[in-house]
Amino acid sequence: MNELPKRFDFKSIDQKWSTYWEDQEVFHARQQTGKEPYTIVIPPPNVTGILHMGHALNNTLQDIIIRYKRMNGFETLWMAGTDHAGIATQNVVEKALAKEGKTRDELGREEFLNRLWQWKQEYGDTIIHQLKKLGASCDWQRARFTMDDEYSQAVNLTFVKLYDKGLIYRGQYIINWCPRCHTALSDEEAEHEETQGALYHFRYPFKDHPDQYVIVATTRPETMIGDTAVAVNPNDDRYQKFIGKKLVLPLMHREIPIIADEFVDPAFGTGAVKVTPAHDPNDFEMGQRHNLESINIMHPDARLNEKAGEYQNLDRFQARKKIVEALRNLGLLEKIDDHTHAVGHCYRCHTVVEPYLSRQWFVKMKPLAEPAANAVRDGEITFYPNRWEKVYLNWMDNIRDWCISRQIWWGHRIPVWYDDEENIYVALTEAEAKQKAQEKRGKEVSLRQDPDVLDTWFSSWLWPFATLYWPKDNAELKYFYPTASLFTASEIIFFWVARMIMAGLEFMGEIPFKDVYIHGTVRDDKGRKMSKSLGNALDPLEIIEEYGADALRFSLIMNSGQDLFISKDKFEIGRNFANKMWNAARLILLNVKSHDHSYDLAKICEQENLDLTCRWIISRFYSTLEKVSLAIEKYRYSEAENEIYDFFWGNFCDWYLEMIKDRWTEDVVQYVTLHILEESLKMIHPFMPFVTEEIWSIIHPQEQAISLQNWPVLEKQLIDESFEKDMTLIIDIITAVRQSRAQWNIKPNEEIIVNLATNLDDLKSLLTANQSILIKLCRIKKLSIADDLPEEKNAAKGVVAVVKYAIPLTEVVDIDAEKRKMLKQITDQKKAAENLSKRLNNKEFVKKAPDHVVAADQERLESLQSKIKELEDVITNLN
RNA sequence: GGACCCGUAGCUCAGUUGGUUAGAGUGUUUCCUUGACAUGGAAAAGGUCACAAGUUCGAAUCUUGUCGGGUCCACCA
Repeated sequence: MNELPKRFDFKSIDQKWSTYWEDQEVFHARQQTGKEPYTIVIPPPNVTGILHMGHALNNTLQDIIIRYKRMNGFETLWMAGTDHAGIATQNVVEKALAKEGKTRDELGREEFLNRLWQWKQEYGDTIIHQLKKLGASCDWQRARFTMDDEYSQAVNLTFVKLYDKGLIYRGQYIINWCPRCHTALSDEEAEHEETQGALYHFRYPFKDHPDQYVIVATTRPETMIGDTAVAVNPNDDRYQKFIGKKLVLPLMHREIPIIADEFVDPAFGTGAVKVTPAHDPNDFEMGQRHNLESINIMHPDARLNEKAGEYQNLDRFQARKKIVEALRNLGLLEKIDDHTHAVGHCYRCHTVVEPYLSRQWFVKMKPLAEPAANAVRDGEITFYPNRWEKVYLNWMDNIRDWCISRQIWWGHRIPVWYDDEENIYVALTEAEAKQKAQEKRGKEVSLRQDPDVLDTWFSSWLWPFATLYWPKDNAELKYFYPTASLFTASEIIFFWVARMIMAGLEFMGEIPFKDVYIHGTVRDDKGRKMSKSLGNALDPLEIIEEYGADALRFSLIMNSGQDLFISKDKFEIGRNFANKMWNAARLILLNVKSHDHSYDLAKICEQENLDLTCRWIISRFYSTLEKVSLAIEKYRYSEAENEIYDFFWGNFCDWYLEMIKDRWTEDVVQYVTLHILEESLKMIHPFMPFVTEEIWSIIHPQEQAISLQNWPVLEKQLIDESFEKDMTLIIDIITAVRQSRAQWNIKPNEEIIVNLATNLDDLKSLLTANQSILIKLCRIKKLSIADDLPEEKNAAKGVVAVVKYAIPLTEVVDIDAEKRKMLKQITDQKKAAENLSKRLNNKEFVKKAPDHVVAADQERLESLQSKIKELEDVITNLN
């Protein structure tokens, strides 16, 4: 056996195995008959992305289950790829251009797109390389990009289909406008934040009585330039008499009417609202109801336009100041109140978004949302943890139409063409549009394509099937779709998860995945979100460099119950555990001389002479394996890791390897030890792929990689609790002796005697021969042999049990304490039984309560009664 | 305004249907270590399970309320 280094040297090993896996195409999925597919699609990271802790967590979770399923004989496909991330990517390239002193308009559309593709070519795969470092077992050969040709065709097709179905329409509405990105945003892309602002109260004079006025309140004074009415509630006594009267809009000197609308809340502000149909969604609706003019007062960059007169070309916030000043000078400023309210910000550049009237394309969501909501309601799709279903359903039930056009260049161009009469042709290609135009117009006309592109998410929502070359009818699509599970953060539920479900049902007629696992957010140790701008982000690549990929993965999962609070030292756990495995393997390989696999574990276990130590570790391994498998299936990863950690470190290393340390000459010991190590490696492999692969390759240089080995078969018959109980008892006693050695003056030789015990019979006879130790043990557990012994707390566990075993050997034990305890239990449980039967005899209760409640009560009563009997029997025997 | 989550050891968290003496890791203190591992081993200290009331023979666990921390949704100008 080769000499292994003292410490696990992850640096050389991580790289070695990533390369190996890729070269050997270990993760490449192929359609196979007789094998069940298991598919996951990666949440495609943005091409602008660099790996952060959120990615590390997200992809580790996926990798664990995909490796687990692969080892369990599934044909696993983990679809890889990246998202073109429209606005984000365009922003990055625009910034680079700005450094050269250029703008995209100067460059022109075509040249700008060339620059974007160039950028994508150069940097777009950065994150994919980083994911490989993490050990993510994606099918990299299949990696897709949302702007691949086939993918783009799929996007166009869905647009056409939805349009033909009447689910896509174009119209003038108030949308969220980002003045910095110069584009419309969907409601989800506008992030609302509580902001400390002001509520300005202005006086709008009456036309006929310039000395009298109505006071209106607003948070955005500059919008008054576009006011076309003032609205009051029709039932508001204060204002009823003014309805229909005219006011004069200050500064603009425009006549505006006072209208009545139910929308107005008399209790808020002054009860009178200035109405700006072009710059507020509610005002827009009121404008529609009352046929008001909509006056757009802003340029796309939020400077005021020519409608603003002397305020023209001022930025909205500068204009705000000036207008307030002007009104103050006119004596029309009533007051300014402090006011906190939610203000929308662009989710990409964090600029305050402007409600802006413009013509955009929308998807009608209600018809799509209904089946998607039902899929979750009916349990076809399950969220883990379950509480997210409520969040999802709440959104689905209150869904609003989706604004899908973006005024940027990077993305899928909207497949719509217009002719000189503004007729609309929706088609898959320009040629098809031309043909349609020809038919309609009876002559050839020149067409121009809609300049806008589609929302990034309008392509991402097709990800689970467009990556498999939908709409092409192909066998792989049938084989790998629908996918099994989806892993993502809660922020993406509305953007992506919900819409994928809609798209899956609409275009494939089938849900895109069965399980949705929502993981927590990675935060720093103070609970703040990790972000570059805050400077509190831990870089996963640095952690990999310093602690190893396995350590990063293991530690992240260990902390992944809800939100994760991560600081650097957290990664020591994973590093130390990897090192522990390494050194356990080192010890074993130093001592195991032969790799004799002719043994059969089941047969060995049947042999009577297999000692408790070996039998125990075998049983412990398989009960751990069972728990770990179950935990993975239920997406309870941190639980699985805890089981692994306890078993491997707490049982296998701390006890088992210590107990067999003088028995390496025994063939059976060698076999059992190596076997448990190998099976443990397989069990741990999904969590820590690199160390396990390395150790495995040292043990089996000729065999194929552990990534391709089968998950250990659960030998249920080898799980035997009685062995685990016996060993637990021995461990408890040994621990008790150690813990109390000072207090009860346990001599070194006595401790050695106890340590020698490797099975219960041993221990009993050892204690029989050395009754002084037994007496000390009794003392530790307060089972006093003399009344004057002090009662100590924190006595070790388990000693009471050995005392029970030892009862025939000695008279020292006070069994009265045991008896008293049992007697109390009996009275308690009798009382419980009495109450239960009272309730069951109550006809009212039996009638009213649901059947299962009554049944449960009955069952409990029976179990109580049998327990009481059992206890009474024990007591009789004691007497 | 609506919905959801969390308060357990100094810190980070387990505690799966209520059931013996509430557990880990980390930090602190003590001792050990010379062929698996100081990224190690053995041990000590440290908790009225946020608070209050209720249900129960029995509550960290179930119910209600209070306080504290967090998240998401919502058109209050």
